[in-house]
Amino acid sequence: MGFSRARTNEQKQQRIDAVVKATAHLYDTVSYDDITFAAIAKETGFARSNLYIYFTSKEEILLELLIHDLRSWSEDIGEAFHVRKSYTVEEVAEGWTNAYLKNKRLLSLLAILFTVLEKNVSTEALAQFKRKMMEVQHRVLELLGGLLPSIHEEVLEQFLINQLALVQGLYPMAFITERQKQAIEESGTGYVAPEFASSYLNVITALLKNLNKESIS
Amino acid sequence: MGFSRARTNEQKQQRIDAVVKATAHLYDTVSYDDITFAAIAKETGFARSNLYIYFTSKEEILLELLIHDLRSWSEDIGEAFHVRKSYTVEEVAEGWTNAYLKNKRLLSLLAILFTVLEKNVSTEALAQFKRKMMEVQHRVLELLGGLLPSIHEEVLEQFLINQLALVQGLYPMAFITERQKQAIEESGTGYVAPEFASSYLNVITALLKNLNKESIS
Amino acid sequence: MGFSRARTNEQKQQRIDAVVKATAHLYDTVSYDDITFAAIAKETGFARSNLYIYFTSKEEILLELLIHDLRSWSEDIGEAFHVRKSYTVEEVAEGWTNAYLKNKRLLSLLAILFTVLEKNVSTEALAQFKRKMMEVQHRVLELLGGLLPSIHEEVLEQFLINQLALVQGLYPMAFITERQKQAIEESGTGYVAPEFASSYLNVITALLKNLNKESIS
Amino acid sequence: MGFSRARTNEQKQQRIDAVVKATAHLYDTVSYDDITFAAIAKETGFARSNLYIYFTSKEEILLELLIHDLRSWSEDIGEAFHVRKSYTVEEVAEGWTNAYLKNKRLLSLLAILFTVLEKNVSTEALAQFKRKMMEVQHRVLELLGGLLPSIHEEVLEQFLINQLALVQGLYPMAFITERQKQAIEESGTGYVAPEFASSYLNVITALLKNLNKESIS
DNA sequence: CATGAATGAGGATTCATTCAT
DNA sequence: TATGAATGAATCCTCATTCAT
Repeated sequence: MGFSRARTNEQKQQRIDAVVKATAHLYDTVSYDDITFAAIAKETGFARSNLYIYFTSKEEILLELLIHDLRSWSEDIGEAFHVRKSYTVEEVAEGWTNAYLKNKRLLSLLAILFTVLEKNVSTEALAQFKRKMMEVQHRVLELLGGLLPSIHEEVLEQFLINQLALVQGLYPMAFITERQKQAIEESGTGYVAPEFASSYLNVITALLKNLNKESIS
Repeated sequence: MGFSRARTNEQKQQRIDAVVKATAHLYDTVSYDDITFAAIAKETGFARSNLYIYFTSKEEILLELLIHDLRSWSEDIGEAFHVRKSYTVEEVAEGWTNAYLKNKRLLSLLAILFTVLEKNVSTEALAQFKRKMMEVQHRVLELLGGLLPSIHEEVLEQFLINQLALVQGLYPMAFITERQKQAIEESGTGYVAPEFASSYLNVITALLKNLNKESIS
Repeated sequence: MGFSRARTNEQKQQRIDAVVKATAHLYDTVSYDDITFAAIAKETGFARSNLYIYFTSKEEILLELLIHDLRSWSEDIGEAFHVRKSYTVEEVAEGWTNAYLKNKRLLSLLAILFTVLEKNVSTEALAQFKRKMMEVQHRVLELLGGLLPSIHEEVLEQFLINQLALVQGLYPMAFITERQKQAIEESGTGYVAPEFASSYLNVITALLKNLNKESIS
Repeated sequence: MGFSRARTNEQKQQRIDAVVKATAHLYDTVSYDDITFAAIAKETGFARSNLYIYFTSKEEILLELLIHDLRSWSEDIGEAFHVRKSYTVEEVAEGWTNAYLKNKRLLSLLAILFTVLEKNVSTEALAQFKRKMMEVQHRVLELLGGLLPSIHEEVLEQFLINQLALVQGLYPMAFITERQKQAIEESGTGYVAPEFASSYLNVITALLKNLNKESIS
């Protein structure tokens, strides 16, 4: 019983990956508060104290997972569009939306990114996270520039931020738990939770069309 | 020493108000995790166990606070516009944005409403919260209908939801802590956090203009 | 299973006494590092978390125990001398020494009082301890003044402090563990640990005689 | 990166010295409980596990440091007196006291020697420590015999032990922390901590004078 | 000899919650 | 209703120590 030591950097990375993977599994199955170092240790088979060598809080691990999902999402976007082709605004909006739908966990992590995850993390870890996140953003920005060559880069950056805000806020309103559904039912208010895909698509289509006008004028 | 009994309903409401007020003060001064029943009890002067008579989790209290702030916000919107007058889309957007800026705590509570607050709450409490929230929404919807008489009510509802999603996501991106600022600095990425007022104004102006077209067509 | 609540102040004092008593037992049987809140909880039958209502560190409890032993010692001194009688310096020294020998645990607590116990204690708790300790000292000083009426009070105070220093340092040199004895044996140095009673008696006799001269001159 | 192997005994001694020196620095700057193998490893640059080759507990290291300081102290005593000259009791007492004042860390280590340091040490390490300590004592005893030729050696030995006890007990009463000062203040008892130099000087002067009489009679 | 990953154990502390009065 | 002692569970965190390389 017990793990052999991770001597090389490669092995060290394997340990980190194992921890992130285990945390991902936990994230998909249990509630946020039940993701603890104890649970992660159990899931990985590591000793709890051993985790402290690699991470100092669960939020740090989840940021790592977020980066992973973010890269997967950016790849999906890349694959959704061909470089040579030219696309209408509606087509861009649809491909974009689909990439999110393929990465549901990314959506739910983004929803707590700025309010929860970034709170219990050291400044250094946060800085490194920001670096990795900006890398992905740059890649996506380039891609978007290729799709919408008529729009200024700064305007596209602004769009990226706005849609990110929208995604963060819309996700938890759209994907609600059974208990939330029941509460709505019991409230008798007739409230209907928004449908993520159509709402998101709607808004970003409006935003993208607006960009065109901004850039022209 | 000690509190006299709350016999009447009125006294009971006074107790509830005292608890909410104390929690509001805590919310403004300490971090979310440091808002505990122990801290609230200390702040109010009540015994910890006594709080269980009125609330069963701190999230329940915070939902109550959210409702309070929501009403204050809706009143601010009401005061921002005169019923008789007619307003341009830009004027509506600006008044709307200002009402949010007057209620910063509401913004920060909305930012965790669906991801954090609604999680640790009984279905009954949640249902009641939904009822109160919808009351406010109806009032605001009526008001908005008066301002933009040409738009269908359903479209306005959709707008309300979309801007709520935007607000939730934008707030924590715009209002960041010192540590977050420092991390961004250290990351050397040149990332600049969005400015809430202008970003929000920008997007909802686009959305409102779009509504016009939708309704016309 | 479980304790009934300590409602009155008297019951509260009973709880405190129970904790101190259990800690005393532990102190007599296990090593200092093995006196933990967990061990005390086990010994008393209380829940560990319940101890935090009464004390916040084991040092606080041990200070309480020290006070208890100090009072017992001062009573022993009181009983050793009759008020009416007059005593020679040698008789005073002997009675004084015997009172210490009757309170071995006091000796061992004094030996760590300033180096260990006073370290991990809140300022408030320490202040209260000082108050209680000075109470005992005053009583003892009065008693000593009755025995040696020719000596100035300030000189007696000085004596009290000097003998306390001596007692603290001498005790751990005289009462040594089996392992310490064995190490001395193995060292082959022929070192002989001092015998507490005779060494202490010797020194304070010299000090007391010196006091006489100081006061005369 | 990393340390080259210590093959020869000389290199081994260098390692030991480095560890002792690092521990000395720690002892002067942080609290006793914060002196851990982890901290020492960090201070030296060694790997934690490497320390186990040379020492098995921090107390062992501190005993080594104590020996070092003890030798420094004995040298200071040697330099304070000329062999040929004859000294009064008062002069001896003063030189003796000054040697302690020059070696404050020795004082603080002596204060925990028998109560703390000797506890968590193997019998062998303790035996070796005793041997080294007795070496110093012999040197000092010889020196003292030269200064006070009229006193029997056994009586001088007794004096050495008594003053050692006094030093151990007096030091922590005289040199108190800020928190202890504050607690005394808050206690309102008017207690005044003894002044080390004068108190120590006073007592050993009395003891030395008494020795004269003992030996004469 | 030197390393540092891995372990296990334990201690401090706090929280939500109950319950007798 | 109001109290606060009492509980149990859980978390965080660090330390000494081992062991394969």
